[in-house]
Amino acid sequence: MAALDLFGRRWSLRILWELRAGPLGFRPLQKRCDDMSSSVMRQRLTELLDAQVIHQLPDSRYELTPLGQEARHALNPLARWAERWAATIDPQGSDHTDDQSASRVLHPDTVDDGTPERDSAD
Amino acid sequence: MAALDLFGRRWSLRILWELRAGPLGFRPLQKRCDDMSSSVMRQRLTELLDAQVIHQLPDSRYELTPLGQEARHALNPLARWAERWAATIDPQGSDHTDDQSASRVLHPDTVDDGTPERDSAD
DNA sequence: CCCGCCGTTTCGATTTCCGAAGCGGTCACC
DNA sequence: GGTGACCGCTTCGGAAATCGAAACGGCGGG
Repeated sequence: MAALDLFGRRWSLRILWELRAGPLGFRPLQKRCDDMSSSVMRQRLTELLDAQVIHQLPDSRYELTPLGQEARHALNPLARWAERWAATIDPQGSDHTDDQSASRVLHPDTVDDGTPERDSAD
Repeated sequence: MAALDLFGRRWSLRILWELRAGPLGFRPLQKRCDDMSSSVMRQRLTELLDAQVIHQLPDSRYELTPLGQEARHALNPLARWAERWAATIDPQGSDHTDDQSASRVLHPDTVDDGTPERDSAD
């Protein structure tokens, strides 16, 4: 349950997700996260640091701990579901003439990714 | 990505999770969700309704759609990870004399569940 | 020296969330 | 028929989270 609280915060999941490819510095990570505000960034980072999901390298970059890696892997099915979901509610762009049922939750700049990563350790 | 936004809101995941056992009415669901405020509840419900993750029965109860069920299943690995995680950062209560690294993210009333459910469709 | 990037902090403005009260409705019970 | 308990849902003022931009010192290159 506590995880639902930790990850139920605005950018936690996103940070976890963006760190999947490897360590990132503060500003680079910030840029990847839709340029979220640095204040919240630091806050989320601290929380994840506390939760031992990420840790900080000597060169001050942030990296997933083994525990964090597992969490990210645990996120894979959800990512897979998200693709199916997107395809279901927004088949090809649909006619947003009067119907915008889905657009409320689909931010145009967050529509991306397709789990192109190859995790052999999965 | 959009899913991270939809589920990155304060009670979305929790609602999805609490609906796993079957349809629930507004107030019962609210009670299950740590008595969250009804205003936010309605908001989340509307978002999930829009996303076609849940739908409303003729008796006005809320139920997971097939898509919602899949989402909930996709959440299983995360739930499993959460258990391991809890065990890692909070072995048995730890000594919070000067160290409180984990207590910041562990709400006492949200520590529960152990995926006792049986999902044959997994 | 200057410039660009870095990690991080601070602060005021905006958005979200909370919590309690209230609305109209149904149903059981007396 | 009145009363009380629950229901789905809305409204509203205050608290908390989030934003956005500015600023700080540090570091490396030109």
